[in-house]
Amino acid sequence: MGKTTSVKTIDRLVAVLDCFSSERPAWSLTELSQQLGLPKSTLHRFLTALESHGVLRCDPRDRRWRLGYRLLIWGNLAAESSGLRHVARPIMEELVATTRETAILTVYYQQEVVCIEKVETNHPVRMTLHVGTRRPPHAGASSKVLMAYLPEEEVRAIIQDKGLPRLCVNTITDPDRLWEELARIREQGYAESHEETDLGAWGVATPIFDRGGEVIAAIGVAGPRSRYTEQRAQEFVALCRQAARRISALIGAEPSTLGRESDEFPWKEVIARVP
Amino acid sequence: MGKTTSVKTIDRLVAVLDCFSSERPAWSLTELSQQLGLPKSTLHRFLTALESHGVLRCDPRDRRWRLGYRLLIWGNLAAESSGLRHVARPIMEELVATTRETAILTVYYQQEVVCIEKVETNHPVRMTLHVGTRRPPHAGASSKVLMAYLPEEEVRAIIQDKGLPRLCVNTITDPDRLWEELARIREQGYAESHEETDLGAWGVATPIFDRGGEVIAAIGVAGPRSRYTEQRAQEFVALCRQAARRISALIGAEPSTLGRESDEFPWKEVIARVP
DNA sequence: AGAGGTGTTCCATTATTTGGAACTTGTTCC
DNA sequence: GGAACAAGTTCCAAATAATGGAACACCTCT
Repeated sequence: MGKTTSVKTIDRLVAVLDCFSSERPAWSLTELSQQLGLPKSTLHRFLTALESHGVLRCDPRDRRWRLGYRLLIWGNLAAESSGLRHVARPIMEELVATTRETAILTVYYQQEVVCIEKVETNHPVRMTLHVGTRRPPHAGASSKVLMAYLPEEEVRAIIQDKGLPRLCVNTITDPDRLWEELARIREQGYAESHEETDLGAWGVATPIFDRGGEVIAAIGVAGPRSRYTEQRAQEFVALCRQAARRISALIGAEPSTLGRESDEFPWKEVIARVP
Repeated sequence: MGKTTSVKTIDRLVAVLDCFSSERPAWSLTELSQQLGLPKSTLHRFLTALESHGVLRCDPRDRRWRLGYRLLIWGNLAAESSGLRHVARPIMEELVATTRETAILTVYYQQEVVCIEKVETNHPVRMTLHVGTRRPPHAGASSKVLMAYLPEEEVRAIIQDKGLPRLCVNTITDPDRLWEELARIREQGYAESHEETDLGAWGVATPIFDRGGEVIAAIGVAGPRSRYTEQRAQEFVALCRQAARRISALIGAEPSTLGRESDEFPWKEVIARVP
C-alpha cells in the first residue's frame, strides 16, 4: 500500500475525503476526528483549508462537513479527459438504440469496478448506474468480466481483502464457484449476470482490449428481468462484442480516423491506457 | 483569497489540479513545473503521491498526467450529497416531462456558475450541459439569475476580475447593460437568454430561495431556438417559478414530507445551505 | 446558571516537505 | 551506432510547515 514516494499530507487528504460515502455523506468535526484518530485542532485546520478551496463545505446550520463543488468540477473534468470514454460514447449510444437497454462502460481500479460512462435507454423501467459509481468486482456482468482478466494474484487479493459479500440473491459468494465462473468467462469471452447485484436486473458484458491485448475496460448492457429472454441475451452478447471490437479498433487507430481531438497531442489522448 | 487558516500542501494540491481543464487535460512533468514555477523534483514527488491514490494518472505511453478515477468517484459522491439536488431531481423530471426541454439546476460558486444537476429531454435535438460544468456568470439565463441576486460588490468583483467576455452573438459585454439586465431580472423574477452562451440556444431560469430568503440556486429550462415561441417562453417561466417554489418549500419542509433520507440526520441533510 | 458538549485559537516542538544537484532513461540527429 | 540532449527520477541536508496539547469560546439542554 504505502509507496516509497509519499506525501503525508496527501495521504491524509485522501483519508479524509474517503470518509465520505453515500451512506455517510456528512461528518461533524468530532466524528471525523474519532474516525481518523486525529486531534481536532489538526483536523479543523485541514478541513478549513479544504473548505477555502471548495473541496469541502461546512453547512453553517448543522456544522457538518460535506464534499464540495470543486470535486464536482474535477470529477467532471476527469470524466471528460478519459479518451476511452470519448471514443466509446457514440458506440454506446448505438448500442442503446439497438438494444433499448442501458449501456455502461466500466474499468477496474484498486479492487473495485468504476463506471466511467453510461448511456441510459429512455424506457421508463430501466437500469441506472451513475458515472463514478463503484461496485465490488465479483458481482454483475461487467464486474466479472473485468475480474476474469485480472492477474490471478490480484483476484486472490480481492477475495482475501474484501471477501465475496452477498449483494443480491444470486451473488457468487463461494471462491471456488467464482474461480470456475471466471474461467468460463475467459473461455466464452463474455459474462452474464442475473440478479447478482440488484433485484430484478440482468445484464451481459464483454471485455475491451487495447493494442497490447490487455483488457482495459468492459462494455455491458443491463436491463430489468421483465424484458429478459434467452434470445435477447445472445443478441446482446453479439452486440457488446461488436461494440467492444469497434472501440478496441478505434483505440489503436490512426489519428485521422478519430476526428477532433486536442491539437497538441492528437491521438495519444485516445490511447491513454487505463491504469 | 488567502485565508488565515491554510495548509500549504493543500493550496499546492488545488493549484496542481486546477491546471487541468477541458482545453488542457494532459500535462507533462516539465510543463507543469514551468506552469506552477515549482522544481521538478518537488512536483514529481507530489504527482507520484497523487497517482498512488488514483487522484491523477500518468499514462505510461506519453508520460503525461491526467485527472484520475478517484476524482470521478468523489465528484459523484459530491453530487449525491447535495441535499438540494435530491430534492430538486423529481421536480426537474416533471419539468422536463411538461416542457419537453432540458432542465438544469445551478449554483453560484467563486465567480462561476456550476451545474449541479440536469435532466435531459429525450428530444434528439436538445440542450446538453453536464453536471460539474462551469460557466461564466454573465451569460445565460441561469447564470444571470444567480448573478442578479449576488451582493453588488461581488458583481463588481466579477466584472473587474473576469470581465464580460463575448461567448456568443448576444452575450452582454457592456457593464452598464449588464447592471440594467440584473435589475430587470430582480424586478420580474426570472431571466431569459437568447444565444448568449451557445448559438441556436435559448432558455429561461428562476431563482430558488432558502428559508432565509437567500438565493441558493437557480432552476432553468433550455432548448434549441427552433422550438422557441414567445408563448412557450412565458409558460416555461411560470413552470420554472412553480418548480422553484416547490423546491424552496421542500427545503424548508418538515422531515416527514421528505421521504427517505439518512437515518442519522434526517432533514438537516436536505436543508444543507449551498455555500 | 451550570454542565457537557462542540468548535476554535495559540504556540513551542518536531517531523515533513523542500529543492539543488547528481543520476538514469529514452529519444533524436549526425 | 553513438553522442548529445531532453525528460524524468532519486538523494539528502536544510528549513519550513504541519502538529497537537492545552486553554478558550460558544452553544444547547436541563
